[in-house]
Amino acid sequence: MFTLLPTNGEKIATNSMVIPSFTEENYLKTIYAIASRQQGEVTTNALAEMTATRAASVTDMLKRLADKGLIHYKRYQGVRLTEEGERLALTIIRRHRLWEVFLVDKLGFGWDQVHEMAEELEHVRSDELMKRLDAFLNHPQFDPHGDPIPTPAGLMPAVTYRKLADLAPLEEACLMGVLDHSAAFLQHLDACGLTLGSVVKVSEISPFDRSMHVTIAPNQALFVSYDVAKNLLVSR
Amino acid sequence: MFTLLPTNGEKIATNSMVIPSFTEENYLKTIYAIASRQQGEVTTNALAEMTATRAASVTDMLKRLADKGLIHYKRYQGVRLTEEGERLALTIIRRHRLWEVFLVDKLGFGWDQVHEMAEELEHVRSDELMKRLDAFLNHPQFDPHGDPIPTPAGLMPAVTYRKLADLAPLEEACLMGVLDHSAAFLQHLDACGLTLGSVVKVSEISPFDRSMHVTIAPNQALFVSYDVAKNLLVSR
DNA sequence: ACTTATTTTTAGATTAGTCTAAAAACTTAT
DNA sequence: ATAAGTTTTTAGACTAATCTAAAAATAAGT
Repeated sequence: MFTLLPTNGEKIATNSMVIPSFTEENYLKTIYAIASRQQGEVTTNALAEMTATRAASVTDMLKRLADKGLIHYKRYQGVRLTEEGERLALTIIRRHRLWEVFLVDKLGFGWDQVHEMAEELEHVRSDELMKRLDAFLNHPQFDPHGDPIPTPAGLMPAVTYRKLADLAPLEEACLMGVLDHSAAFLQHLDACGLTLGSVVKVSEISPFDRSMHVTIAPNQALFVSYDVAKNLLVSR
Repeated sequence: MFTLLPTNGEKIATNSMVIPSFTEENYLKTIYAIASRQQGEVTTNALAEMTATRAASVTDMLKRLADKGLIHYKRYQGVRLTEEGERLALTIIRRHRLWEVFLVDKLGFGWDQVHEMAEELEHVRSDELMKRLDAFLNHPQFDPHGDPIPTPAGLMPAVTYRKLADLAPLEEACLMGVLDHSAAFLQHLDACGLTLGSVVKVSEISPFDRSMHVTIAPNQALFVSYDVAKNLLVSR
């Protein structure tokens, strides 16, 4: 819980209660994001690209995070979050996603507008605030893009979705989330009338370009390109 | 609006659109706060005390703020906000106070709990967010402590309150705000049942220690020390 | 007015986070 | 297995924001 200075003068930092800086929080979150969509360790270059910095800067930061016990790091071997690091990463992701729900549900922003604001709001460090915001929003399970909201204890709920692109003709499913979070993609879905919660039924798949004919809700026909379908998550 | 680099290479920074750092925002806010309760320039030492830094650090920052055109500064002469600096300071104060209203009205925090959280939230830079939050809160004019909320354009509404301590016996007034924002003071008011909006009537003032006997709302008698009364603001 | 005290500024360091350029370690291909 | 290519790390430098210690400017006291 605390940093103790016993009589022999040796410093014992008992793991929890590390307070990461704004920047460290962003690295933790990014390490988690990369790790969650691949196998094995996260590479320095991947982090450099995601954080828009140079590999040398990443290496510096990885040393600092390793010193704080937030990542497992051996030089040239890539990086993996420790338990404490993952707990912290998920706390930040929880804050991000709860704020996104607030911005969309309460302030009426579009799901394509909230990412940047949530990137700032997620760094406000107050457990009590997040507890009350969570209650105010009626304990949402998913953010506006369908991503699950980690628990207060820092655990990511397991969700098992398929991609719309993987459905067979005549299959029916409910739109649950997106893989591409870009404003352009989200705005395209708005323009098509594709909203989370809609029930879609695949009527036909073109063998040439894998594009789909689907029907949504009350008999509305729609053409969905493979590029779109592979970025849409559906239930079961 | 933008920093232009004309053909001769001279750099022209057109004043508005200065983006202050997190730290610069805190200095601007603090300069405003000190200036608003005294005459003349704000001193280096006063700023050092308020920001919990050393005078030397303040001097460094003042040079930076002067370079950005946010303050008038001549060495050894103290400091005063420029128009742009004051507009920015009031933008930050507006954000702070709107978030305080949100925390109290929507999340149910006590008025003694919200300062620290608002200190972090005030640095989230989005005009559109503040516009929507303002509407969501029904365009409040005052924060939970009775302080006026600056306009979106960065102007501080004028309010003319008296101190409860300055009322004469038998005078009646409405509790509108506090001068002391400490949690201890606010909790003391809660314990006494003194809430903003209450109508108080002075029944008697002790000539010895200037303590007051007052009645609030429906015939509740109350003893108020001078120390408390001089930190309470009443209308008219 | 001149000495003393206070306030403010300069000078030189430090830390977090970043950079470029070069060296070192890993990977891959022949 | 060795050369060529890629990735990662080191080395050294920069900026913002801070510090301490010392110098300079202002203010106060007799």
